[in-house]
Amino acid sequence: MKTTTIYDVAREAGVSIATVSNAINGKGKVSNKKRDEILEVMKRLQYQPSVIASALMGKKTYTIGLLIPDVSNPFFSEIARTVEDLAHSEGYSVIVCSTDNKDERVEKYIRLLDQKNVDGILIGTGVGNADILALHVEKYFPIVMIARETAGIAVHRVLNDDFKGGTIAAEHLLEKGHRKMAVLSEDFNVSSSFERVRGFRFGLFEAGISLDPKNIFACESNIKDGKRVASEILHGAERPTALFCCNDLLAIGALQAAKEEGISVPEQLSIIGFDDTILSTVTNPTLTTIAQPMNQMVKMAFDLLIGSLDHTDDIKQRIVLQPELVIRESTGNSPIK
Amino acid sequence: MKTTTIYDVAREAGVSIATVSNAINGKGKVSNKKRDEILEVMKRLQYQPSVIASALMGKKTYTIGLLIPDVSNPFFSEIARTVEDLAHSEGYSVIVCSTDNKDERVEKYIRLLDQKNVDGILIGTGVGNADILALHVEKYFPIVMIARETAGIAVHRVLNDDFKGGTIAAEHLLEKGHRKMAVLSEDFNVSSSFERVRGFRFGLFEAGISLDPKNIFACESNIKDGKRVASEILHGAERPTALFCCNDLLAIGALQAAKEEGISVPEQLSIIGFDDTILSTVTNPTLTTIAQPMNQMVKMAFDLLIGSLDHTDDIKQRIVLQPELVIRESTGNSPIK
DNA sequence: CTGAAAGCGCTTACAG
DNA sequence: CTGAAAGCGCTTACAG
Repeated sequence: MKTTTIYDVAREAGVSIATVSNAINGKGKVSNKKRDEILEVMKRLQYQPSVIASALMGKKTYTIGLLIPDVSNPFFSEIARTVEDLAHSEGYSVIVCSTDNKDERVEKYIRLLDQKNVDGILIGTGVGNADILALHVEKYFPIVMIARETAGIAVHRVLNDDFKGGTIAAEHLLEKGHRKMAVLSEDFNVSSSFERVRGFRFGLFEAGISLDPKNIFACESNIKDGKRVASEILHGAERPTALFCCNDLLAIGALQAAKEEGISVPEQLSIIGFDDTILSTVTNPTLTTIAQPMNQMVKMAFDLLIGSLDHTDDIKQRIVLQPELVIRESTGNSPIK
Repeated sequence: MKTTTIYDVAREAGVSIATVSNAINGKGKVSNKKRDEILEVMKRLQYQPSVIASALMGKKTYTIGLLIPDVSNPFFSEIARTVEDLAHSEGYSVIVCSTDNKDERVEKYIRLLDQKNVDGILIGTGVGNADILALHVEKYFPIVMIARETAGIAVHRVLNDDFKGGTIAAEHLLEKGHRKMAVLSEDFNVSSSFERVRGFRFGLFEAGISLDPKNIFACESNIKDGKRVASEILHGAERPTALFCCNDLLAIGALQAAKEEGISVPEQLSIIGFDDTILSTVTNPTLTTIAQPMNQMVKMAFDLLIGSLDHTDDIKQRIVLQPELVIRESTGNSPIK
């Protein structure tokens, strides 16, 4: 019942607790003989140092926080898994915090993480305008942002080139002969979506096509709203032949709307998503989408975070990674020649 | 930079740290006047008690562990989200641990959680035969199992009636006129799958139909293997008219196999899944499936866990909840009259 | 009602 | 190379 402490192993090994501590941490000088004895006793007693106690002495808690909009969203649950594995391999645990993009949740969670002395936090997008808070917080522990740009706050950031992603989508659709297109975006103040749309428009623009802003629609970021908005578009007077959706959820909504309207994809309508979540492999037709280099992004962000723990790096990096087109079944040639 | 401690508050308020502590925790007697003063100072100094320090004094860490096979699997990510929300509302954080059903990962994680003095752990299925370990661990902190039966270890369990789920699936298919059926199961030593299959067979048995064991196939629990096995079945001499799959992933694999073979679902083949994950709403056709009362299960498990923290309840509960049939598009009348 | 003191399980100078 | 002692930020009897 009672946990065995450093005192138990010290007594058992006939040394002081300081020596046990040194033996464990490889600090100071401990003779090999004593060290081996101590290690042996530790094993015999199944001694595990208390992270709590050593954290109180200013050591790390070996715990990091992960702020994401929603773990149950496949895109973020994949991020969570990657973070977890990286963290685990370095001896860290991760506390998952779903913010629903609500500032008050962000704030509450950060306060909580602060109280628990986490070593650092990874912010995986979606923190509204809590940047101020991040600023406030940065004094306490390092922060690294994944897939999210921030204004006015000096933190490491690992980003996807969203603008480029939008451009790639545009090029793919143009190549298939599409000329009449529409866009399903997330709320325009989500910076990543904003960039994707900008990139998409730029891609069209380069081909001499201008996308009327009235063909860009803002949705809540879920399947249902994607479906609702897509339905409206498909009912409109000038039905587009292709839809660029700022994430897979919206694209799936569009797929469902098309199905409901009896419009076949990709024959009559092409749909392209963004994120390359597991969902895009499961729909029928499967979804052509833009893949962010997720694993790589998370890996770099994690390494930056861990790095920040040991030495405060004065200059903050801003790393931008390139997205990639993943062609599946939901895009095809334009029905209009 | 330096965190403000209870000493700062005490000094500022002109009282002892003991009084501050009492004021915070509502312990002992503190005059209203002093309490208010202290609270005011706390707010002014933005003081936040250190969870670490109080944990060292034997108080709770307000952190729980969640062991699941894989957070990136939609079924479990939904559980994780529910757990997180419940925990958060009670002031707890949750450390997510994906075990991949590997005993060594389970063991490592439990050790880690132990070192970090988590208050308790929720085991959301999939712990192989680490029951021995659970036993070992139960001395340190309470455990509650979700959707998983355990042998020889006294812990609270909140279960889904998997046998019943299998029976419901059988009844649904029988009602649609199916007589030739096959089953895609997870590994047979996964107790929940085992029960589902048993229930399914029982359902058929009651209708006077016996399911030849050679029509029950074990798969790894992922889309790919579901597809592989389903393909084999569909190529077999006696093609069934319906497939019962022990989880949605396998069902999706089956759906893909059917698509590849040009077999239309549900006209020529009915497919029924289990779990009712978001995936089942996204496929085309959407998936008929058996829904576990997930939110309810998680809620009950969480409450039992929190309850165990304050008073060790001697008798461990075993709660069994009922699953429900969710009819979507992937099941239809048997093509064979 | 309030405070001095001991102690939780560690780590870290500092002597020796 | 090793140990005594102080201290991390709290909580909890125990006096008063």
